[in-house]
Amino acid sequence: MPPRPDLHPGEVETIDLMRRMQETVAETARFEGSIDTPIADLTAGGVDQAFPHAECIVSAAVAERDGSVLDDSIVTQKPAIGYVPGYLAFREGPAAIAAIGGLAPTLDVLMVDGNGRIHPRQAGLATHLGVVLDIPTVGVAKSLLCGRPIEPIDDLDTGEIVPIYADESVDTDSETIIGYAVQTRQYDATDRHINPLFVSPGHDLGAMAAAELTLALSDRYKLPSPIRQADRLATDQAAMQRPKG
DNA sequence: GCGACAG
DNA sequence: ATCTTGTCGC
Repeated sequence: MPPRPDLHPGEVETIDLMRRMQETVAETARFEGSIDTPIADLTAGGVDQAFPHAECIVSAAVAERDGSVLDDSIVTQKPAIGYVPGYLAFREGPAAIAAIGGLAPTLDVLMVDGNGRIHPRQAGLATHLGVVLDIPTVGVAKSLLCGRPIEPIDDLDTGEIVPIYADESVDTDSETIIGYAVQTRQYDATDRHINPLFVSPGHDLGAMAAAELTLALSDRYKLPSPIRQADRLATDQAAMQRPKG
């Protein structure tokens, strides 16, 4: 399907209009399929945001291939709205789209810091970006916004995944697997634990493909490399733009 | 009304 | 997200 500039998250006036746009985004999104390109040949993007202060948002995007950065892009904008749970795309989306637009390579897939299908209307930031840009996207969140793990996720081993089912707060059938808790890294035998990531399909791929890709792109760190690189760029840039140090 | 709530 | 010290593990 084609890109949908008409669903760009910028300049949407009210929460009610945002909610309606998300419903269209969810209807347009495709939560199935997989990435066929071998991991070594895959051009994977990552995008993340940081905030020097309340009136400024920094978005960084990177393109990676087989572990090395091909290109990066950083933009600074003013957020259109404050943080509202469930409407992150309207706060961080415009800056993210601008940053991704600054990348020269064509992305085979984009890893996003936030949810995809794990969202009340199945239209998280990753889904919104995927539909607007028409590229496969994966949502990677550090905490669970909605849905329910089918079993405890307290101390999973590296590589383990646990299905996340829709709950009453999600606009789909309760038996639908909307994502996975993914343990990309774990301490061996100790009293210390690392929490899993909450991975969901953004667009043009299924939940299992999203989880497998996240594991494949995560080596020695908790976050998949493209997101980790983007996070580092955004955080550093925000620190430089911040008053004081 | 109260608590929950991606970043 | 950002504000912050120490602490644990590899």
